[in-house]
Amino acid sequence: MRASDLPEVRALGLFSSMEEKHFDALMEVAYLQTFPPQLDLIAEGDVADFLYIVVEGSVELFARSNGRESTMGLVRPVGTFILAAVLKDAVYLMSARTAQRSKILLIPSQNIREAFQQDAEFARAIVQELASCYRGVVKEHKNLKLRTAVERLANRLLRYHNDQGGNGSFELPHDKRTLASALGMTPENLSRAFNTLKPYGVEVEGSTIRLTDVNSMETLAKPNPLIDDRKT
Amino acid sequence: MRASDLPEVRALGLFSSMEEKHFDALMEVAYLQTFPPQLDLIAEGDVADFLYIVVEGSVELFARSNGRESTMGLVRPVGTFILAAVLKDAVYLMSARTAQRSKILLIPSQNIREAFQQDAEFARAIVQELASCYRGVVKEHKNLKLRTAVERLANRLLRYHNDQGGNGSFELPHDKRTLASALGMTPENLSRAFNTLKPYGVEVEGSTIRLTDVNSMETLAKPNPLIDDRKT
DNA sequence: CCCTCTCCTTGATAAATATCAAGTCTCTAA
DNA sequence: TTAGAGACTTGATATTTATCAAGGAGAGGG
Repeated sequence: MRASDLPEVRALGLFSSMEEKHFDALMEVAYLQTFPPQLDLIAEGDVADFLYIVVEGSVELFARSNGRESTMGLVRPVGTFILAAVLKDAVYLMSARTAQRSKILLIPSQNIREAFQQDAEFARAIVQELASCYRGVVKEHKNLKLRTAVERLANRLLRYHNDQGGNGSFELPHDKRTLASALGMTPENLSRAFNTLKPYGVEVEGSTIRLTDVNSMETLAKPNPLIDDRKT
Repeated sequence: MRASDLPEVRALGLFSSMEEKHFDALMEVAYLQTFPPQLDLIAEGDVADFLYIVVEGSVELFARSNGRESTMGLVRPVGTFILAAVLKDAVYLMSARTAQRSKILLIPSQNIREAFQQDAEFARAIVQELASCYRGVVKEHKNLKLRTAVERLANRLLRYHNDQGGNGSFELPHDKRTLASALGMTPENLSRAFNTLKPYGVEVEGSTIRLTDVNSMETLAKPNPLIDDRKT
């Protein structure tokens, strides 16, 4: 597989400033594979043999304990997952399965760690990516500890709405079961939370959501850049 | 201030493999200060001017939104906090206040970022530290999403018990109000959770806890290395 | 076209957790 | 020594969330 096959991978923050030869070397040993939906990719507790990069489709990160299961995150193109485990040469803390048919790039952990040593720009990019991931989980954690279920849903809807152009209508990027788990609630409760939001201009039709009164939604949701901004 | 003043800082994972001259340069520009209890050190939203290292005492990390407040973590010697914000040159996502009278080392963010460029060993250590922090929050997040309040308390007690020698008795390292918030519950509920654990051999006397039946506690708590282990 | 499956919704109920209001206890300081 | 403050506890109640059970709607396959 050639680097030129995957310009979007090369453009990833992680790789964009990397020296050509190091990037090529990484791609040399990488695997690009297509997986069917609902396929388990990794299981928590496994040793981190590969860094995963979602090129097409989407991947659900989840965790289990005590017979319970919860969605920890959703990775869409082009995004990486389990970078921390790879860098620490430790076991995965989360499991991952494809949500849709997905094209995924696997890079052996060992090579990632070598590239980190050899390429200072890559090292810097790794740190930036890792710091972003860290801040992402902190925000997720704040979201869960500081907001009620309805507030979490409202803010999530506002985010999706914004991501998809903010023109009053958008599609949920995954099924409601998964959304419920990601928001830390049951599917039944998600249904009820949608009903609670009806007076605030939220219209649900399958996976299409219409927001007819964004102002009133924002009054309720009180979005907070230190929780909701993807960038900072 | 001389490096030799703070052997425990030098011994920190972050600095132990750093070149002497780079470490000295960092210490040259660092401030070592002592703060009284309950003093606000940083506020979420502020720009990250310094990396903080707790040398003595303890620091509570917390976050606010919507009039609510929640403890996000507790840093004891010798530990760092808000490394990610420093590396990204971004605003803090959490606030911090001293829990006790504390001695704290402040290193200007700019110097940390420079040292990262100049010292490959330091860069590697930063990545390890950051990856550990990331995994710490992920575990905290799993803890909150996959366990009930009583289970969280039980596991926390087992951890403290273990940390302090595992001889059947230990001290809570902070007041119960803070513990409650850290575990994601109200103080009232923490009280009740302690009562729920009484039949499992948990005896509370102020901040002294006695575990008279660790087996039965472990049966209830079902500790999970992928949530509870500090190391991995 | 209809069956069946899955996903989602709804209603009824139960469990977990939060809130409000006293109370108790302990520590400190006058 | 005692008053007061702060931290914790307890009880009563409200709210939030989960669970259980059932039904409906839509998609895909025969």
